[in-house]
Amino acid sequence: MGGPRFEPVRTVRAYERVVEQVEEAIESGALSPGERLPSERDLMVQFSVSRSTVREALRVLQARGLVRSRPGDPHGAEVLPFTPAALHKSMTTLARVAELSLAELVQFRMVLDSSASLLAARLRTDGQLAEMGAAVARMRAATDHDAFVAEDVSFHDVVARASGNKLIQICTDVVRSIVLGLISEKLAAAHDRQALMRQTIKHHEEVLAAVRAGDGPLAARLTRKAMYDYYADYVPDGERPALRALLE
Amino acid sequence: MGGPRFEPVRTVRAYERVVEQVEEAIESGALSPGERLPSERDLMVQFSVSRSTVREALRVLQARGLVRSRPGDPHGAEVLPFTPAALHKSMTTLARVAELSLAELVQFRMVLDSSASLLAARLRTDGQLAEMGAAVARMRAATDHDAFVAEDVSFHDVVARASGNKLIQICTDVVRSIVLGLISEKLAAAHDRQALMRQTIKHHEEVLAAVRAGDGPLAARLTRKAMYDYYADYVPDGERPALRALLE
DNA sequence: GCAGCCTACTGGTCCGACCAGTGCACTAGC
DNA sequence: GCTAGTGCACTGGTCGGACCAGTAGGCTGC
Repeated sequence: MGGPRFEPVRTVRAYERVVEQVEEAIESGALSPGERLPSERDLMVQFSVSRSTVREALRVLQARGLVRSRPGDPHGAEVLPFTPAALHKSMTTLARVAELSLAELVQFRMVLDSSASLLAARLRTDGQLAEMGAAVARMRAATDHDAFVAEDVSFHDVVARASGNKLIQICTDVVRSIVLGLISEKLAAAHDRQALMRQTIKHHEEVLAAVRAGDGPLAARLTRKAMYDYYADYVPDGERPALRALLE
Repeated sequence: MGGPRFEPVRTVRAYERVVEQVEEAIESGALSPGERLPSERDLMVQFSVSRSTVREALRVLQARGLVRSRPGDPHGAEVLPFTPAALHKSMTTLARVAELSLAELVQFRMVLDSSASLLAARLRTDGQLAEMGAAVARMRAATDHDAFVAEDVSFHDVVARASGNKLIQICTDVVRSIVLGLISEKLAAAHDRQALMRQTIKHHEEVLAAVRAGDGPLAARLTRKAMYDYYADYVPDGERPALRALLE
């Protein structure tokens, strides 16, 4: 005690410094979506590093979904508007590497979508209500299974939007596409598909009615129930109790 | 019609092919955490690409949190066990670029943590119950504010773990750290900190009692209430109704 | 048998080069 | 005068080679 406390020196790679600076410029708004970065050859002068270093930095920024570069483009890399693509990628990786079960994913959807319904029941605008009704109508009119699923998705999307919470909206979207990617083939091959579709439409109409009536808790409960009925068949028996724990 | 239908050729960069192959090997389990990739010079032979290309691919894999490389390490890049670091990074970026408000983040926490409490009330083991009790005890004994927050976090962490859902556990962790990062300085400067800490301990005791009693809905409601009381002061007036919509 | 050095190899960075693709300015034709 | 076509300057993608600092494990000398 008493002497100066030395901290371990963290060696920072050159490309990381480049990433940091560009990232900061984008996140702070100094660079807006649609704007262009200088060319790689310009950047190597500005940062006084080699082109390899610049390129490695750009690869990282690209992997994070912040920029995109096309060969031959004379304007340099383009700053992208935000998309949940990076979030989607890392969550998909998570699902595989952390060995997330279908039950866990469905359970997560039950939590998120029911919360979205709860909030939507209080906060939805009349226009969003009309959009939900239109989506259900298109579900009823859908002839093939793909179109039906697409309209199903669009219904849930409107509800998530109506919740007023962008994070809920994005996460429902990401998790939903992961779940659908896992079992889309099983869904398409489901026996008695007509009955399933009829039941799904009925569930959606009930949720819509609850949202229209402003009954959030009911809308949330119906959403959980609908999701359980829709996915339970694909979840192993032993993991279904965990899903039912959300139904009470 | 009638002629062969040609599809647009998607040009795939060489480094992307390398990323795909390594990623597949890791996610399929052919490469386990702790194992090493061949050296960059070996990889450039195996993939028959240049070292620059190999390095760009490794940068992407590193950005995704799948591997790590240290200069001078004679064993090559290391395959990492899964960490939510990449998810954390992309969600932090999301929070800044998509301009997520504190209210949205807190609302999301209310949704996730209350669901964790709900599930924990049914699925917790006795050991986890004891851990929760110990965390609350350490909160009561904490002398400085940092330690108090740390124990608070560990309580919520046990609850999330007890929910049995890894996705809930990871997301609560990620969102919590983002929220705390946003307002940690405000929390530390809060006036009447003693009263706040006492109230927080009381809230946690109530949640713990509900979890112990197996009353999921009560535990969930108490969790939402506790979180609202803790964070509402830092949320702008106009956005508080959206939070209260979850309290009913 | 052990402590300490040595070396072979690693990743990080730089340089220079070539290629295919792109957009723009310029030009030839109307 | 205006448009359609062409060439060019520059882009990003990839390659090869080079040098450096750092590491680990084998080797040497004690």
